[in-house]
Amino acid sequence: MTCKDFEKDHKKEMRAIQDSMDVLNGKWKIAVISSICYYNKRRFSDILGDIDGISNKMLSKELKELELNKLIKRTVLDTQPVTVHYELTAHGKTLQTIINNLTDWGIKHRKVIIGK
Amino acid sequence: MTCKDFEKDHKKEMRAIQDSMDVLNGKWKIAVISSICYYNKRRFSDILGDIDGISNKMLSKELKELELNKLIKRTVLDTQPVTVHYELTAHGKTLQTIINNLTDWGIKHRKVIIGK
DNA sequence: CAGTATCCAAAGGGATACTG
DNA sequence: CAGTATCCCTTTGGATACTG
Repeated sequence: MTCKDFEKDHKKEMRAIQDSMDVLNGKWKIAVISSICYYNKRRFSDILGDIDGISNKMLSKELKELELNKLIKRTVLDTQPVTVHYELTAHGKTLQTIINNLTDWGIKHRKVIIGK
Repeated sequence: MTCKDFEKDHKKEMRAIQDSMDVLNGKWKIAVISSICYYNKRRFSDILGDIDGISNKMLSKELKELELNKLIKRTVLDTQPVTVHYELTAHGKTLQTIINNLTDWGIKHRKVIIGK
């Protein structure tokens, strides 16, 4: 295993990792991304239904943060009452690799912890 | 972009991702892993010095959790006073890919957010 | 429908002091 | 050296009710 130079590159690497973690943190963030990703476009109440246990307050908060981080795009349709849909941005879609890695590692990890 | 089936695979995938995130969460976890990784073997007080801002309470907590998750190995040496060193397990070393991905994505993300 | 606002309990985490 | 223990403030997030 090779690790990058702790003294020299460490600060930068650390900041980069922390940036990623900050974006992904929050109890429901990845669930929200997955929901929007699968359906391509998804409305507020639909996502609320997709994710088991999430409250409207939390969904609202997570969506705002994802939008601030330019991972999703929010579109208001001029209907009565208003309809809003969310979709992933191009940048949001680049998360796919990370999400897949996290999935694969999580499965392996569970096996290590539970044992065989 | 292809996304896995939301209805069918979603629960499993979600759990796997959450498992990974749980392991990596905590303000200092990745910093601790990086420190131990770079130096191969590292003592408590050394790690404390490596990571800017961490308290002994938090370091103690993070180390315990990492050990519970079998990512690091704790060895007590019979000296006076006691010496303890920490090293990554084989399982801990498999995190390298994820850490690299998080680093790369974090750098790209920063560029997207700051803009050009 | 798509959120906000409010209240409140639990968890996270910093500072400091202490122990074998 | 390698941690524990304590205090205490901040953040997180659930439940519920309300709004344009």
